[in-house]
Amino acid sequence: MQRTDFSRMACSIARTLDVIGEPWSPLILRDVWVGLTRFEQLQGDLGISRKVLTERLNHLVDQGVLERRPYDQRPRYEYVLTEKGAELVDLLMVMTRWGDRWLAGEAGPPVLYRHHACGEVAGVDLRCDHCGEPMHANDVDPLPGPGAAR
Amino acid sequence: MQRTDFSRMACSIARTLDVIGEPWSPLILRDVWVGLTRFEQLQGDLGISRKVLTERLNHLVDQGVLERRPYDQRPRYEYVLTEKGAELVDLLMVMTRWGDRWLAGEAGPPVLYRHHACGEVAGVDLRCDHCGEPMHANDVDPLPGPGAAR
DNA sequence: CAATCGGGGTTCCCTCAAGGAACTGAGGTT
DNA sequence: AACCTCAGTTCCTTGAGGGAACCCCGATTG
Repeated sequence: MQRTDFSRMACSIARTLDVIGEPWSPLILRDVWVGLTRFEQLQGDLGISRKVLTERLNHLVDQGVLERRPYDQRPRYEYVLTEKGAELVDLLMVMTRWGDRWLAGEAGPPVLYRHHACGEVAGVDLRCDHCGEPMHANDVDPLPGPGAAR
Repeated sequence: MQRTDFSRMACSIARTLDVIGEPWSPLILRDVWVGLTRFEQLQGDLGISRKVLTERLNHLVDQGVLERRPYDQRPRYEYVLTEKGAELVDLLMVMTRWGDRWLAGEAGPPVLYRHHACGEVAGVDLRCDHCGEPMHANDVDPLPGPGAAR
């Protein structure tokens, strides 16, 4: 956890960071999403300290992003995405797109996505859920909402 | 900086985290986006340690996400988003949407966005840039790309 | 022209989280 | 009985975040 607590801020970005803003958390979600769901798999793939992995997994479970469930008679557990967690993966896809565009360099993107609906390798695009036109940072003005700080 | 260096990983998520994954960085970008562009403004609004703010601003400038420029004859500077940085704000919009949905609670979203194209308060939607259909975590399969690790 | 002010940082110390390696415990297998 | 695997836990060291004080520079004020 960051030393400063972001969860009380009247800002959805800050609150989201309180859930997945700690180091490793997004990478853990990515791994769980692609099927690396067990403690040993995660630890081996990421090279993360076992102590920190335990802390992150507990926090993600507490936040309702992952669910811990047994997969054997023996005390063996795997972590799976909840609906709340799956929607966070959308965020990872947008993060991926930015990294592909600005950081991948010559070699190109390390991972591609095939879209089920059309069967093509494709990228994600941000659109307005009202009019369907592209919606980016420069296409909007922020205004105070109902949950704004007093 | 996180203790482990993510920038060498063959993963656009990890590389992106290396740019904005440190505590406070996304909140700094948000503030700059809404017009809080000066050191004192950022420090006051966020309540961040001046030391850490300096480190973060330097890192974001080094990464080409922010540009530092004088706004006076006196040694006064402001930080503005580059194109690379503005595209990161797209990521923040998606983060906001998730936080609004899962963490805002009774009070509702703290901030709303008015879309220039249609003039309405609207949210952002993820679509396939090939077929235009919705594109979420469960609608795609990841496959190795050209920049995949050997 | 000394004193003050405000913006933009630097320096210092303290605490706590990340890294890393060793250890534990429960339940199988040989 | 000895050993193996998975899933953690414990302990120590290092270094990043928090916080307060300090510094530099140019402009304004008495």
